[in-house]
Amino acid sequence: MQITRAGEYGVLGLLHLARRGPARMALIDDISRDEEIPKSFLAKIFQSLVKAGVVQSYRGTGGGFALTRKPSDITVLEVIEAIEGKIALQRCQLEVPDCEHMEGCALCGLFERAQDRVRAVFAGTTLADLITTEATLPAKTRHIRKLQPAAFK
Amino acid sequence: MQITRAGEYGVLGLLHLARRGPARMALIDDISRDEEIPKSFLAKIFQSLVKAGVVQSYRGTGGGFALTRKPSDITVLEVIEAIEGKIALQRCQLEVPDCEHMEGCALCGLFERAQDRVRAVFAGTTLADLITTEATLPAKTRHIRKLQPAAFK
DNA sequence: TTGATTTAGGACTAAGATTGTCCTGTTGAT
DNA sequence: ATCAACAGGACAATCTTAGTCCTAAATCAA
Repeated sequence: MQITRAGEYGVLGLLHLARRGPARMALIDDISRDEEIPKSFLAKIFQSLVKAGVVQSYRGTGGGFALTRKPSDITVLEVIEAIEGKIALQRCQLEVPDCEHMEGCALCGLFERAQDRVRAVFAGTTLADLITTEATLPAKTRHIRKLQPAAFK
Repeated sequence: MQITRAGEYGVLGLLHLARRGPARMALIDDISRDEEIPKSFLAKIFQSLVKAGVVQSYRGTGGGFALTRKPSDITVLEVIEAIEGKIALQRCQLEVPDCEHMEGCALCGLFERAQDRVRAVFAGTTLADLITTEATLPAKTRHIRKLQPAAFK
């Protein structure tokens, strides 16, 4: 399963929240504008993140979304799998395997090993890690367009 | 990019050829029957493998396909990428990158690392390796349904 | 040389996934 | 009550996957 835009947008949205510092809220509207992600699509994605317990939502005036944990406690794997379901490099590896072959076949085993590597990379990277990396990149090449998103009103 | 059936079928088809031993030919018809792969789809897949130089085709009566190299010299990466194009875990990593962000962003870098791991796993596994692994699996769980494909006529 | 066999290649199609949009709730603050 | 903001479902456009089908080209054999 390829990492889709949904997963990518989810990570970008959370990075936006993480950059705001602890317990700061952001509106879907603001995140969507600053990160250039279609608003209604991002709203849908954040629903998954709320269900997964990565962010908490607050409705009504003064509401928005906030991280439930420190950025250093949120892995990219968790975020992506909350949005896309378990990463599966091939149909053998789906939660409900779609494979005519018996378990344990040589090719399925290979796919499994490759997939484990991918998951390990994502499991070993937190939102905080990404932010640290960003800081070491030349400004023009950063993923983030606005380092100072509009202040919480 | 997820490994599609085309890639999977390609590897299975080549494994079939590899199991026949050196310089033994097989017809699309036979491979397709023995491996339970739709014939016209497999034919299309093998066209890519011919172009990539992994197999050679012979037309006419007594024709078919044969490997151009030893199974131990053909990696799974080569096969899959011949069929599907370069493995790209995300649109940032496509041959023609489809990504609004500048090069070198933290998230794209992460995707690249994950992708490199996948490619390394596939690059480190040859058709011969898969056949060796098969032999260590209990017979009922093998990918292969017929260890003795119809003899070359 | 005629015909049977086998791959080559392009056009086409059905089904499913992705990437959204839109509308109607529901919740909370003032 | 009313406004602000998220929740959730239905819907739709586009793209990808997973094929099919048909005609052509190459090869061999009678």
